[in-house]
Amino acid sequence: MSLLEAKRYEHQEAESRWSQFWEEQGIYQYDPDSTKPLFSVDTPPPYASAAHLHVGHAMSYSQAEILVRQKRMAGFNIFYPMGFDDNGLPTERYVENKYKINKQKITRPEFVALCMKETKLVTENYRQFWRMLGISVDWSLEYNTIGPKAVKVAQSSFLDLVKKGLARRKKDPIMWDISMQTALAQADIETIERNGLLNSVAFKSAEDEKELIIATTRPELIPACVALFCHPDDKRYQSLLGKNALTPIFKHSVPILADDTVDPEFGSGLMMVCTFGDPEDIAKWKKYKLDTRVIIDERGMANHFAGEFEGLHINKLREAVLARLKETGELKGQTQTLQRVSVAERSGTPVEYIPHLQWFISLMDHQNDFLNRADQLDWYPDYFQKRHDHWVEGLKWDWCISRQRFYGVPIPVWYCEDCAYTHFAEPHQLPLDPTTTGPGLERCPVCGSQAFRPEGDVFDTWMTSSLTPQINAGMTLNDDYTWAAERPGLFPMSVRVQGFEIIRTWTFYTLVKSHFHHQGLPWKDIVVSGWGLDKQGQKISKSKGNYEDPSDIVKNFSADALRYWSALGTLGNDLRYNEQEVKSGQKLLNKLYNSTRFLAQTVGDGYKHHWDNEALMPVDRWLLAANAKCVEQVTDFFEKYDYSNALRTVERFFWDSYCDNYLEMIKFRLWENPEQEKSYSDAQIQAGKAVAVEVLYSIVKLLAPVIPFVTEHLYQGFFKDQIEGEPVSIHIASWPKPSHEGWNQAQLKDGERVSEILSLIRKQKIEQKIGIATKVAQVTLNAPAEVLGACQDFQSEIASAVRAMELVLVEGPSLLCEVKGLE
RNA sequence: GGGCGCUUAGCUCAGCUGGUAGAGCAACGGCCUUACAAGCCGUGGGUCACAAGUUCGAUCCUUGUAGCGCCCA
Repeated sequence: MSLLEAKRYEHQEAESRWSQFWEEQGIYQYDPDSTKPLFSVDTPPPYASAAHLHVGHAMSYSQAEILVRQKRMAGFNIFYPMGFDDNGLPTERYVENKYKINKQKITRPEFVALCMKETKLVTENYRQFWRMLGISVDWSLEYNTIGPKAVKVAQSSFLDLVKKGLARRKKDPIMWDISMQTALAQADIETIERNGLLNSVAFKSAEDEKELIIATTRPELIPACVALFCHPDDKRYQSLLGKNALTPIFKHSVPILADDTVDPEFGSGLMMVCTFGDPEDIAKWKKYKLDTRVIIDERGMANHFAGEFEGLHINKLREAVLARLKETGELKGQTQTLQRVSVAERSGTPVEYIPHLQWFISLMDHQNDFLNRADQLDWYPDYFQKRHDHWVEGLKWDWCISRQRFYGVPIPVWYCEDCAYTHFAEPHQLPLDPTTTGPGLERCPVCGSQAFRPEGDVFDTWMTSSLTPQINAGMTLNDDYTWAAERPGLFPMSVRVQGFEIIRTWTFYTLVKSHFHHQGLPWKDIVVSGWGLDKQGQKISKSKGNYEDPSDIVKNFSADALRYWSALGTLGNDLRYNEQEVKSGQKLLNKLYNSTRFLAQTVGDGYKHHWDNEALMPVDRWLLAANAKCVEQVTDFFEKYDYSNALRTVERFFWDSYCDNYLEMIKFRLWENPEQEKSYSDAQIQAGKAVAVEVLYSIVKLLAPVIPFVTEHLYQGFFKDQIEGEPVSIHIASWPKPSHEGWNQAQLKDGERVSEILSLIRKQKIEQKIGIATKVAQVTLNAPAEVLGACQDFQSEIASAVRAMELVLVEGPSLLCEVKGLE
């Protein structure tokens, strides 16, 4: 009783009490020996760079967690880990920004130490956040992507792919970030729009000095020009095909060629191909085996090809070339144009294309396989499969997995200094860092050299995070290149939960890995959530400053209320933050608290959870029927991962049917004093109490996944003691089962009719300016026969609910009601 | 330019394998009633973005248009 003493639900005290209780009791622990069916969850390991936690994070993690809680109660053995993605570019970028440093001015060990330090701080921040929200992960399953286990899995994956011929090192023009000085993958790129200048520049025919005008937004690439192209049908340039042109300023000779990808409508119809301005250039360079004139280095500095401009940064180079073109009269015009520029997602720097020796995983020959895998997966909501498929169809590059960075998983490879031999680590040696561990070879097996050079690059962060199912299952590669699992049966996992913005990365790469390594899916289902937006519907971001601190919301309104708001969003859709909804959630908590408190006071402590079927009144049968229907609907919604409609359904049932109608109708029965004159038998009183408790307990359980704190509070304060053998926490209690025993559609219908009758009588009282709680002498109800029957069954309940001394029922053609006051 | 999603009451959102629309909040009116005034009872409020088509009938299906968001050129 002590938990229900306060007049209102005190969320702050309750939430800290129960989160501590859950940890002490270990109720979220995964049980490897359980006989229950397994439900395993692949949860997004957040980046250590996401230091600013806002309601969007609260929303997406809550939505996923609600589903897990329901499965736990539904009898599944839950495997629900949390990880942190703390290696790779996102962390490095975060540390660089925070400490205003760059790769050049710090040693590798110093930099890694800083990353480790920040990672610790940020992960601790997250842990507190999840605890505050009541996220029911098993913390003993925590992993991080820079930890030895994850490194071992990532390196195993690499060796396996090399063995299968799917990963290899090749020199190719790649996407390069000159600010972070590393290679990038297609998924690391985003497109921005900006205003730029389209410059008309005069080349000259090598033969007759005739001017050939081309339009370019990148005049700085003129020294890198290796050909001019026109469309094969373009009459203007037919005579020039196979001849040469001279570039402006630099005056080097380039061939004039034709290709049907050239748009004759764009500019003059002549196109400059450079090494390399964009993927189109690379394609033509490969197709026509063009000359190579790469003019910038990895830092973006111009080299000898730029002649007099050598040593300039690419941005200065553009200005200098334009200035010189003006001087020489070779700049023929400039127009404003809207440019679409590929930039590195992490740094915002425009991507440059530089030939470089990198490690790649083959994607381009396997697109159909990936599409088939995606089709075998169950997507919730289903339309997100299309996003994945479009990404796969639009792939242009193999996956570049090497990064010229410090803080990441090392590539377990050494190279012979004197020949082309590459030495790979053996699976049993993993995890290892080749820069601190030798290859264990006396001599190069090819040339006999004793000099080896370790690979200094690290893996792309997705190389590791694409393996979260394997990390969770504890999978490693045997020396015979078969996979072994520490937790057999865990792979494939039951469900992946994540946001839609990482479909092209996390979803896609994980599918790729699972397909290549295990020829199967990494999970059965994928559940994709939307974004939490600010009040105005804007994406929440640090720079806009439009975020609410979730801990303030939790302090003011409770974690349950914040989760309630999260659960109102439908799966996959964005959801605006709305404080009114949070307040509504808080009201629901209080209403639950009060109704439980009411029962605790009314039915007493020593109640035994039992009723005699014979003693059930029609009103009780109606409530049981309505409850069974509610349980069935809510359970169905959860089966479809539709927590939102599940919540709405229980809430309406609780508020309207249970509180406002049922409790109002049975109050007088519950209050009957056995010593006084009785209008109900003891068995009927007992039945009323039992049904009231049974159904509220069911409601509380149905709501437990959404609002875990208050439901635990009510469980501990009341429901647990009503039934023998209930478990230590509501969150491992059994999910309510729809029971059809003793009810039917007719009972449901009767209850609905009676609810309408109640409304009618209340309306009549208000029209006659009689207070809703004022006792009246008589209510006369005219009703058609089919309604009248229900009213007869509920006669005394209706009378007491509308505070009438007498309810007179008269058969009539239509519904009419007359109220006679006292005196 | 292509793809996906969205557009329903003042606000936030449900509803749709087709039968003339729902909730919460807000507004308005009433009630301190033996769980709860953070409550209860009631009232108003919508050409379901727009236009065509299919149909006996369209918020729902088809096509097109507009606006917003995201992804890809």
